[in-house]
Amino acid sequence: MDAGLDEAAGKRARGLDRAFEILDFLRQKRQALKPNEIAAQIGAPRSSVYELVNLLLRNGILEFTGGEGRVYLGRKLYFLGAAYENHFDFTRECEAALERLADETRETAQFCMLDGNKYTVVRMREGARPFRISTDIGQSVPIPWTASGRLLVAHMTNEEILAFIPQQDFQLPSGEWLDPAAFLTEVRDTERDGHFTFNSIVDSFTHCFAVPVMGDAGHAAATLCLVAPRDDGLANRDRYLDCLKDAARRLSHAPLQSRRA
Amino acid sequence: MDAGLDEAAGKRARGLDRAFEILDFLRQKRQALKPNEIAAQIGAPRSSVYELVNLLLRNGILEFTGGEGRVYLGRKLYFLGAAYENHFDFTRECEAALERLADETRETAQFCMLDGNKYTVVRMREGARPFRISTDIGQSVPIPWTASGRLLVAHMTNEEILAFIPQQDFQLPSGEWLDPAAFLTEVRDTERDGHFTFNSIVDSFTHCFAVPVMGDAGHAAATLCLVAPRDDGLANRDRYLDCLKDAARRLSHAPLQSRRA
DNA sequence: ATCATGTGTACATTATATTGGACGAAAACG
DNA sequence: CGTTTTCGTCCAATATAATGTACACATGAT
Repeated sequence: MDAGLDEAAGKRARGLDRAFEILDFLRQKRQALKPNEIAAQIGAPRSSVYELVNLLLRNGILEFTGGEGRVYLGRKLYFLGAAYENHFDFTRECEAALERLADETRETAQFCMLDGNKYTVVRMREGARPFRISTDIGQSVPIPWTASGRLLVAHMTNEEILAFIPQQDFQLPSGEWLDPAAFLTEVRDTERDGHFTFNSIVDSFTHCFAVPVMGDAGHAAATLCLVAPRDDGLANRDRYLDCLKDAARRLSHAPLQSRRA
Repeated sequence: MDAGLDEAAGKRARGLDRAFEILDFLRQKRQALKPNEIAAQIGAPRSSVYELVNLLLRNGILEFTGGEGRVYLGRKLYFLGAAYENHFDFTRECEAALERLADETRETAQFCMLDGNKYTVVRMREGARPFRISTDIGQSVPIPWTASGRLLVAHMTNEEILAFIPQQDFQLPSGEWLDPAAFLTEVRDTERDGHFTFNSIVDSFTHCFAVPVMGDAGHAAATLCLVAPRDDGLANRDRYLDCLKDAARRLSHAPLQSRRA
């Protein structure tokens, strides 16, 4: 049911883990929930959740909102997040890069990172076309579903990758299963080429491009992506890739590093 | 030393509280620290801090950065903060309001909120003048030191206010003590007038203006402020106040409320 | 009315998280 | 070189946090 975090069940959960499970759950749901609902949906004891929620409320990590005793992420988290963003000051240059990409390609441009063992769109610039994008900002998406996913795990060994990505995530939205071996092959190719493009496996009408943005550790800390209609994407493949690599090169200089010594 | 959170000492601290103490401390310091340093500076047992830090690292709440095993706030916090910002979507209109204010007054405009029982500048727009501002974005400042502080606690009773603000915070940076009774009088006047202005008690050359931005609960959820050179501020007092109140009225409509039903 | 279901609170039990202190390695220092 | 300080890890003891269970009170369906 609850796809347990680590090992088997039957053990007591640690408060801290439970707490962040609650926070992540609220983030995923993107709406205020009653403690009772949270407990039911994450499969945690009600008494524990009530206790944790009260604790988090006292700390400003959660806030009452939406009435009926519903809670959602609190202001303190905003402050902490702002401090992170300020320290690893990627926002400004990131926006500039997306702006450029959108100008040059008229397609939807995204800046993506790993969130734990999921892929997530951190910032997005909508393209010129009125275009239904499959993933919203901040949503957690299984790594194998995305072009960027190939890049974001490319620094790991095959074994590490398989240990890192939940088995379940190889099941595509269509219900089909992606062969992990095939995925690994694509990762290795990607690593060699420095980019990955494919017809999206999440929808049936887009072509996705992804290139890495290098970080401190010498591997992809993030990616820049384009999402284009298939015919467009295929027609402009080379040019789009050039634009992306250019943007990524600029970004790889300053950002994602600490500003202070 | 560590101005303890609640009651007396001698008791065991709860992991969660300790954890958020660590996070807040890192935010305040605005730099990566070694677990050892954290433990020493917040006065917590080393073994506890090491355990907590490892736990937070595993959750992506903290990250290694700066080498030597130093840690700082992690990406997960950024994501959570972004979700908060997205939910209570004040950023856009807030920036617009600050922009307008800066245009109209050429002074430094700030958007401020409470962070727990401290005052903090959430967003700032520098004025035309090359002007040394006393408080940076995201820094926690004692409530009594600021004009906005009078507004942000105005919905409480006198007793609540005195219980809310740490005694220590009535000591000004100069070392002088502000009389709590005098502070309360100012708060009540402020509540009546709907604004507060004064010659800053943090520095000796600015005049500060603050007006409330009303939130869900019917009281000041935030403030808009101007920080001006004293002569300028006094000369333009009425006009500046009009600008502020105008901006605050616009802001009080939509923002700081949830976007969803 | 009766029952099922959702909601918040209170409390005893026990598994365990927090803690102090011990240990060794490495770095700073004289 | 010794000596002192900083640093990270390990471990047993016990204070306590997480949990199951029971209770109180709605609400709405039958």
